[in-house]
Amino acid sequence: MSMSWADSVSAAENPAGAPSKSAYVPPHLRNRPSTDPPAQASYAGAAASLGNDHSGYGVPNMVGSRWSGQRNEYQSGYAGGGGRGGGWNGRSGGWDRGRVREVNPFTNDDSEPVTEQESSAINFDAYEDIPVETSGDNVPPPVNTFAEIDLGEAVNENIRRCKYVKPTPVQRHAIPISLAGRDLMACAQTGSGKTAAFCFPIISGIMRGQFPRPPRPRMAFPLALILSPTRELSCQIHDEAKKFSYQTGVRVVVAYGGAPINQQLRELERGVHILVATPGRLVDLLERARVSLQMIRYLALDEADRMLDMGFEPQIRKIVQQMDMPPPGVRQTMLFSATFPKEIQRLASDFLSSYIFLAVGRVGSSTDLIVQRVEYVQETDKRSHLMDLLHAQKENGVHGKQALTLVFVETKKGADALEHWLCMNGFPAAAIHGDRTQQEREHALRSFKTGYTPILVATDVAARGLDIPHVAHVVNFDLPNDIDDYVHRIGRTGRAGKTGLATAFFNENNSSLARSLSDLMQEANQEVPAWLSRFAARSTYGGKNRRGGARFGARDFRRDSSYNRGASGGSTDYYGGGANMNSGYASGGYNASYGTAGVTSAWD
DNA sequence: CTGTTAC
Repeated sequence: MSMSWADSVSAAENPAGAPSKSAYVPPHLRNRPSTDPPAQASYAGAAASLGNDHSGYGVPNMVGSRWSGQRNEYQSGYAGGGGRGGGWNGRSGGWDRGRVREVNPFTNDDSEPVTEQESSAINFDAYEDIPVETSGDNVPPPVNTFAEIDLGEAVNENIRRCKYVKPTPVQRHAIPISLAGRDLMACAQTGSGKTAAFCFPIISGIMRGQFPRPPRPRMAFPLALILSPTRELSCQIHDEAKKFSYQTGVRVVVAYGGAPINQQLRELERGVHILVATPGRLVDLLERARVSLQMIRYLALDEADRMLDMGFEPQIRKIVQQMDMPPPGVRQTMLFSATFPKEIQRLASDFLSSYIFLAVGRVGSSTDLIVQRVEYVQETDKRSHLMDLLHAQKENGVHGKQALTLVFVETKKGADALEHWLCMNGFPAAAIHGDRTQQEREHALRSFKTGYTPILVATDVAARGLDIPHVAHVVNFDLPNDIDDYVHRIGRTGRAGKTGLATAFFNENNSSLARSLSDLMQEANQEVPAWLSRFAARSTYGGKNRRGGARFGARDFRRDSSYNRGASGGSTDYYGGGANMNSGYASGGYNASYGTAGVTSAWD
């Protein structure tokens, strides 16, 4: 019944965004045959339930008969009869009002410093023949086009507005898996479209689903929760999710620390389907009983390996396991990252049920999209060396502007000091780190994005997830201690199939990274300096047992014999979540004898 | 005092 995206696009050469005066038809139902009674009916239900004070979670496409009585009630509420107390929040604000107020998220240009053509197009050629590996039971097949998946007319419209022509590899595989309701652990290269990969199915699921009525006023009952490790990343995900859900009736709210909580509370009170948050602020909201997780149907962890490592794990466990969130199997859980160390995979399986593991070869860091250089630089020479790089780059500037350079340092003090020094030496720089106020952080990021200060000095607060267009050069002024952090840092360039440059300053202090860095560069067909190889050979292998071969950012730990040994020898509870690995690999024909110690050969 | 994450 519903039209494909392609059909709807061609049918909508006239701007479909303009509502007609007499009978407003929401975008997700436009271009349907006008005689389609179910569409009309479901629209009425959706409109009322979504809009009327969030008194219910009825959503577009709802056809279930057991809701028909309520739907009528919603309709009358929508029509202005309303007067129904006990709604989720006491504020008025009918659906039309909410709809009118919805800001068009596609009108904000971020005053791109480069041309539109360069800024929006994804270079799909760079993603041809990406190796993809899946494991788990009954893996749904990938799709080749957005038209093959019915995300609904409104979402299709937004996909078009985003200028997405076809899904990226991680989207091609992850979206059908999530739409099938499966839990997912997805490992895909930086800059390859992971946000959309988990947002689309969530939005679509909320639009199609039928959900019970939120039980209490003044408390938010989101249906989906998206957690990320930094405030800026949560903001970015929120911005993206708003685009994808524009005019769908699905409400996205963001909550993070360092910003006044009152405004966030007000937004939550207006109703929320998808809550994007950082862990600290969410815990606060949960403790204040302003948010309940009891209606969560979708849980997504972005940068999931970071979320589950030492620094965040207790908070995540509290949120996911010790509050009122439904357990695995009841909710759908999706974990995404560019890196997924096996220890973290093992931890993560606590949160998953019968999940599918998906690995997509790392375009960003394992191909030549990012040219990686390592230079031997003593601590005392780093500043002048950086100055040389920046001078050289100044002459390469595009359109008379200096190309954007992101400089990573190890400490917050170091970031302040380097920013100051750069400014004193004629290089307009900003800095971002966790000791800055949120206002300062956001200002620095904006100033960098617009090219006003084409150099940004950052701690790892900016290492993950941030999508900053036109970063031409990432400098690891101080190398991180963990190779995965390096992968994420350099992934701030070379996004959406574009090329980038990454330069690292290496010295004796980084010896422990030598081996893994050298291996990584080799896998990515980068030139490894002879001196680095000597460092690598000399040092013990401090890095992780990474990659399992050159093609993937990680391998499903369930395939690793050493973990099976661990399971049979002792704690088996990481199988307890129902991870089913008896059969069904989509590729490879691996030995299915799981749980039998030592049967499978080592993959790494 | 590697960094991130609430008031």
